[in-house]
Amino acid sequence: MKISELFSGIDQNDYGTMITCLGGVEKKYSKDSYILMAGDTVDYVGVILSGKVKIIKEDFFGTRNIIAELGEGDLFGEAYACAGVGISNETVQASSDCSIMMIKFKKLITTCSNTCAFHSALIANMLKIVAKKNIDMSDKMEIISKRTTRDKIMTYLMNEAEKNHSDQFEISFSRNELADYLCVERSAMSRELGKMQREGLIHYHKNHFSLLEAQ
Amino acid sequence: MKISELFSGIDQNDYGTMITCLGGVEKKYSKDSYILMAGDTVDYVGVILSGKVKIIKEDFFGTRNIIAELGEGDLFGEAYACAGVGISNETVQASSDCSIMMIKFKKLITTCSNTCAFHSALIANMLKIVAKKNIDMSDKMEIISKRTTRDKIMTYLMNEAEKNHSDQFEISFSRNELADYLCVERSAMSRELGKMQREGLIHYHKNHFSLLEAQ
DNA sequence: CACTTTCTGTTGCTTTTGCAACAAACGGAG
DNA sequence: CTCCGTTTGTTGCAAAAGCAACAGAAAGTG
Repeated sequence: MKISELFSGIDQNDYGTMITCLGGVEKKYSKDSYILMAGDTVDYVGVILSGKVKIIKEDFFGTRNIIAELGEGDLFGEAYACAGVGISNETVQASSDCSIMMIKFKKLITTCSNTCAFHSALIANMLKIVAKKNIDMSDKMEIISKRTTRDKIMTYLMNEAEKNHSDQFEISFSRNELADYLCVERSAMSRELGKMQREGLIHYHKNHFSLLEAQ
Repeated sequence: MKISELFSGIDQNDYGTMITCLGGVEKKYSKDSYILMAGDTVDYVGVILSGKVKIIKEDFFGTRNIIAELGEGDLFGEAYACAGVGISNETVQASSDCSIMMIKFKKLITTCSNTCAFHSALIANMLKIVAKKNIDMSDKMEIISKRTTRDKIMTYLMNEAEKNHSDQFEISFSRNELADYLCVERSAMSRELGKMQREGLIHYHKNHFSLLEAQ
């Protein structure tokens, strides 16, 4: 079992005490069942112990839009719980049979009377998780706020190059996923990638990309 | 002076003690000077006491891109500090003469030995601020991930209507700002708005908008 | 009030995009 | 190897978007 970042730095021997102290409840959901519906009150954080879940946002036309897919160790609901908003506008559905640990937010951030060692760690971890998501979103925002497909691709590739400290790197997205991530048409992206390669800007083969003509 | 959300719920009489305990340092910056450069290490949170600052992200072409403008009471650097990333890829520049309170992140989240009452409040506030930003970004992302100008406009307007619990409302953006927010061309947006009005989807006059033919 | 600057809407033109449909390449499963 | 589903690249076409330039309206400014 993959351990959630939420519990990092906490001694595994303390898990039992911790879960009890936090009043964590484990629930099972079968494939396709709803774990949380848009409009529901969220005063807890969900930790995925096993299985996968989809985060869904519904359009004003009623179109279901998959925002993200989360797996073992990932959290959901933290943003709503932490912000004190209380109401989610996202729906969470089980992509597979899964088990979820529900932890009341109040208990999570309130240092208890027994001064358990892990409370401050939990809080720091939570802060870190939320802040990281923040940075990730901000990075993605930089990309999709570009107005042309080419600029989106280029920004994405430059960021990847920087992450990898090299102008050659593998990307982990399939073409379809990449198009989704960049919020463009797959075919338009494909066309543009081809053009960029012909113009000598980039070179790629399968998932290996190189940025050419530095600068 | 507007009080930062970071200090909400804390007795003003405790401010002196708190700032001392946190080791907060007030610094003055003159207009256009740089407060933080992309690439700098960020182990502190900046609280704007007075004045305004711009958050800037630089393109791979070197184009400066203004992400946000912050004013009194706003924070910057929290995401990088909280995430433990340490290095900012954003630049912060003074839009006007301003004074900033710099607070070491370590001190902010570590409950001190004197068990000051405000420490836990600070942490909860920080978590709330970061989480809220998270939700805001996620909302904006929903909008700009739409592929056509019309869908972006429509999603934005529907969200505003929901926020205002009415299908009539005022928007706070100028047309220019709105176009920037939606990441589209101002002229294309204007054209599309006109079209939508002619088609009887919406009605607007200046900054007053109405959504017609409910659903 | 006259003058200037900013904001908003409009339009012609070119390029880009979305969409749909198809073909080639790939990757298992039997 | 063959068959079949999936992924990727390609293309024609219509619609949309970007760009640039201009004009009228609105909002300061002296």
